[in-house]
Amino acid sequence: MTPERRKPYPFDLIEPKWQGRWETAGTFHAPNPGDAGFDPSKPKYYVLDMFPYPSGAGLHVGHPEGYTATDIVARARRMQGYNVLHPMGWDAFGLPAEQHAIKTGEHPAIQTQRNVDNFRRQLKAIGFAYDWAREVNTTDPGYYRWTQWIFLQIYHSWYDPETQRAEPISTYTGADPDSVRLAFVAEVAVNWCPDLGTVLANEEVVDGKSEVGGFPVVRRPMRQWMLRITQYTERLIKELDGLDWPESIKLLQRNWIGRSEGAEVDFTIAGSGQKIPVFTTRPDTLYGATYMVLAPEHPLVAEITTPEQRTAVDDYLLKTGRKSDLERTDLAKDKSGVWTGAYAVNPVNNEKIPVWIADYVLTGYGTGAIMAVPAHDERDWEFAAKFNLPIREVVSPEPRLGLGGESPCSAQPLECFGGEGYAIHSGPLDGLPTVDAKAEITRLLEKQGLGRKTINYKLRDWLFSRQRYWGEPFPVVWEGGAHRAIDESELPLDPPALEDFKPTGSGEPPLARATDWVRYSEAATRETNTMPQWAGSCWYYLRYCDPQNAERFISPEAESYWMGGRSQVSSASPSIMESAGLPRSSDEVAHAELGPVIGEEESISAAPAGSVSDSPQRTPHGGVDLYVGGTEHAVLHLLYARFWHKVLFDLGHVSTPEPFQKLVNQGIILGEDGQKMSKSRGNVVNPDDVISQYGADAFRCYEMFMGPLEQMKPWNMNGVEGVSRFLARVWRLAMEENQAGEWIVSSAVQEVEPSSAVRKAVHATIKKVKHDIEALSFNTAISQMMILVNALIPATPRPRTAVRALLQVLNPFAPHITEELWERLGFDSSGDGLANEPWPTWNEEFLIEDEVEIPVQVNGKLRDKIVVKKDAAAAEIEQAALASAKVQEHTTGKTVRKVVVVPGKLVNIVAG
RNA sequence: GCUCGAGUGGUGGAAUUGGCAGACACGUACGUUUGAGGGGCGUAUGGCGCAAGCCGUGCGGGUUCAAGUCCCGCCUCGAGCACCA
Repeated sequence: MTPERRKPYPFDLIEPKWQGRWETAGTFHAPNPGDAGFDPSKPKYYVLDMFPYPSGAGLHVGHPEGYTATDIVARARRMQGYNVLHPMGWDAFGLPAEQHAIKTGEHPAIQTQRNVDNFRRQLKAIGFAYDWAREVNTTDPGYYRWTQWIFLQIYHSWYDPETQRAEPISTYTGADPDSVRLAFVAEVAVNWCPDLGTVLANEEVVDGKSEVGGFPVVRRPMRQWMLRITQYTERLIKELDGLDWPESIKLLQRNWIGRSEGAEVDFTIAGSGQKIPVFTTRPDTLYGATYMVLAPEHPLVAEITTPEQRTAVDDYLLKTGRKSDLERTDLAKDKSGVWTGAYAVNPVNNEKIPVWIADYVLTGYGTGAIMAVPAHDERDWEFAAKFNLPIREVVSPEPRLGLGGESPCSAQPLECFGGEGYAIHSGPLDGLPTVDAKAEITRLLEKQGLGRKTINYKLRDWLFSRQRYWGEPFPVVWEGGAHRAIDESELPLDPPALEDFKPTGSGEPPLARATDWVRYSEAATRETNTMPQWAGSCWYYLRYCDPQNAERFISPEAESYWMGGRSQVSSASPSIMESAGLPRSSDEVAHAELGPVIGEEESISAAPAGSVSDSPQRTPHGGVDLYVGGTEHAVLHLLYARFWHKVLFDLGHVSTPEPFQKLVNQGIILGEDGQKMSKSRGNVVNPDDVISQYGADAFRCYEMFMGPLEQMKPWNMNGVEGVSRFLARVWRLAMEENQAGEWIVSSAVQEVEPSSAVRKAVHATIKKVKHDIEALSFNTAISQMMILVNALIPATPRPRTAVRALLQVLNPFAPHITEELWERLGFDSSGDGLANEPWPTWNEEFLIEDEVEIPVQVNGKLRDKIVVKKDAAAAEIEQAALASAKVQEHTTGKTVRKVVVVPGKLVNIVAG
């Protein structure tokens, strides 16, 4: 015996062997339509992982959780007769590489390459069935060339309110096209992070700190590139409906977009006549407005402030201006504000109400001004209480009579009522339920030109420029204060070579240091900002479909096949470009059902009659069929990518309005201590260690056996051990050691008919594993296979057909050991491995027992079990149940009042 | 504060949607194997009880022949949003 611990089976030899074979044979390469080896008779299935940022730390066990799940689905679908697209790549632009470059002076590309190589090595060691020929890297010129190209499409477009879609800017007939482009430059108050030396999108700021690094973020007006995502708010909300996504993620997106219906009401400043519109979702409470509040940054503050109040107002502005976003939200409980000295006139009753400024009113939402109705809004209530402002009740929770009339209510309500009810003290609205009061007052205001129905959104335009080196340069130059796009033929626009990657600190991007690069011509200079990291990930799923294409970001044929909802037969390229009509209806997408594609292969004990083999179905919708990744991108990547996709759809470059049809979030994996894994806690588990100790198959199976994919769960090495024991039992099912200590095929495996119990277990397993994979319930699939193995171990001789079926269904989970046994047992007649075998079929007949054991309850308590024929009549079952000695024991002295018989399930006798 | 989601043995988790709670594993105990074991095989393992039996899915009510599952009210934990007018 070797001094070191013996391996339960030689995974250290067989895993590299099969990984090498798959690579040389190109087993998992998916040809495109038109390529050699492409089979047009099969339907497509696109399984996508969220590609990783290749960090220096390498893979941790969280990454492969989702990757293993998609790998199992991809392998199973392949066996079930689909053309499967299952690619991997690298989201390689980003801050960590740049910060490393700043520290060491090493070019970010060098470090990135090193990290990518390490990630690729780690992923290959797990045995994933990726089509590595489709690998993409967002930092390759051949990739970011098209990121820049897509930016140009966005730049050259505008959102036509008539057609409700993006159109070429040439169709815009107004005077200033730059004012409507989907990519535009604006001087806005942005999130400036001094420590990172860059601006950040709203989505990248969490609690007033940068999402990356946790550095403080301040508001600062700067001139930046923006993308007009707000034009797509309605579609981004509405088109969520048809998606097979977790409701919680849809909700997160809806909340982030933050649609609210209401009205804009024009108040007038007394004296000056200056109009100030306010946004309210409760126009029905207009009669209860007792003061008005402007955001401190509101442009009219200076103009309306009276001389007497000037010092107080200036003081307040100074104080709030100094506050960071964090402080402003942190101090939310304590309201602050100051009176401007001005009065506004309420348009419905001409009442003069004071105008205050307060930082609880935000400049970025609505009109930056509100009417305050303290009786019916908590925040206004607090503010009014603090500054002693009048409170007037205009909504009653109950319909009340006799409280109408013009005269305002003088009694101060005791508490704030924010709910819906019935209007009171509100002139023409009196008595109306809130819903009707809203409609009525809006109608009245519109009639008099004093207000209008409005829909407001929290979503802001996407701040799209960063002051970084390691990102895509903008294909834009400046001349005479105006921007213009460079020509497509000048792409890719590479970033300049630099020695010093440090941010300049002033907000001037590092690219500005490359003076030669910046000079574009005598008169023009290049844009020196770069795109945010999200740019590359907005469309990588498209590039996978056609990664080498040097002519286009994706060919229409590849797009139509892998992403399209249409039949690939009618996908002649012109139809894409001529998509002048509205988005295609899903009816047009329907196509002929395909017949069974799988050959009626002998799978297990010969019984094709009644055997079940669901033939693959073409998905009725387009896009990625399954997308698995973490929740952290719910409002970042997933919103941005949908936006880009819709623009590309409008412009006719892609054929579906949504990119990801089905989305699943994997839960995070915690350390063994139940804490989040982190270097500082020292509880990080490295896949490399697990693989060298237990093998890749055990690693994969454990990741899936831990629990439901979507759940958060702690890592436990003992669990890996358990799964590894299971795989060792599978090995010994087929193999035994000879005198010399070599593994040889077990003599117990023989060409015999399985017993009906074994046959049932086999067929039940084939069925359950298939369904569980479809439901992404991998943990229960594995336990079913454990049950089968437990049933097979004591069966000697072991029927070859049973072992064969087990290897087939286990293959997607543990591909190496199953391939090896498949080969050693001589099942591999074709010579191209188990991965190319079809999924086995099962026979429902074998799942049904002649006799069933059913529980008998007395008053809901289990007392006995009886065995009856599977199709026994209810009366017969009742007889048998009542005849049971145990039942009689519990019913003596009582009368049987009722007997509930659920045939095949249970009997419950009610006695008392 | 608001909005979601979740609470089941010592542990991770099952339970075909109202029908035998605790599948499958981990751990533990005992037995067994050619000597050994971080190996293999077997048995047991929700709690209380010698037992018959009783009690058991966060807590309290309810519906039902029957509730982990449905309804009402709480508690705890997790996630997201957070002055969004």
